[in-house]
Amino acid sequence: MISFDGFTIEDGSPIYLQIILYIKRCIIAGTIVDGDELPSRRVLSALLGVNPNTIQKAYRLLEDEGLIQSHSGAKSCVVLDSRTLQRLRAELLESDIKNIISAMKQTGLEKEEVISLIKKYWE
Amino acid sequence: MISFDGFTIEDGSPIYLQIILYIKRCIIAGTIVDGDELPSRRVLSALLGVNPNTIQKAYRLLEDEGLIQSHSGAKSCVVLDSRTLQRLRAELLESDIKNIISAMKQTGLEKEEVISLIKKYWE
DNA sequence: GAAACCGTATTATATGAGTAATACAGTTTG
DNA sequence: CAAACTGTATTACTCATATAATACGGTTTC
Repeated sequence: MISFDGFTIEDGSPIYLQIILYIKRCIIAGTIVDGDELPSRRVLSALLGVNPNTIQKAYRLLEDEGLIQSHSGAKSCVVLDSRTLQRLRAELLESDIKNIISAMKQTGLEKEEVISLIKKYWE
Repeated sequence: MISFDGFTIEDGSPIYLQIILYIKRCIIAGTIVDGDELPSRRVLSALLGVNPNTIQKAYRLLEDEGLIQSHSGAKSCVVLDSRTLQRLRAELLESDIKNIISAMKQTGLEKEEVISLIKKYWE
């Protein structure tokens, strides 16, 4: 069963997107693997303190993307092959890295300053 | 007059917040300095293709934060001292860096991998 | 001084996000 | 088999974001 221990809802972006992003990052990290069971909509909504519809929206979009399968009655589970995993990895990492680079460039920082900041805050 | 040449509206976060962030980053970068004039609400709304009220909301919040001053009739302009600049710099950089670090950690990357990715994509 | 700007304010509307309360059919589990 | 779960669907409501169309008074500028 997939765990949501390291997950907390934050402001600034829709909850269903935060859930999707969390799951995708866990997939990339290898914390979530092919065949893993997801918590049911009701259980996860109670766990996170949000509405079941919000979970349903996240799961629905994950299913549209082919990352999970739902069987109407049984629990949903993760479906992964190596191509999907590679695509996910490229998508998320590139998008994250490009975002931070564009933000840092706009603030006038040089590559070396960014790297030293990352070293400083990584702990 | 402050330029919005390097600015394009993106999805994912409210437009008025994107405008605020852009101005703050220009202040940190030194592109915007004390006394600079802002484009009028109407002019900027036409330039960006958004509603004047959206610009007004961004400017209003910047004024609440003490970063700009408005004189009812005349154009708004930027008001900066060294303390404010230092505060802004710390706020934005820390927040950006911490975001990327938390995202990278969640995807299971090590510090060295992140640094090498940044070097790769910086061009 | 008048026209053309400026900031400010108001009211109305549309959309998306999130909540809330149900309902129904399929699957597990005892 | 029956109870307790599942996924799925529907309708209604609140709130924030963004748009739209004005209006009023102050400042520049010619």
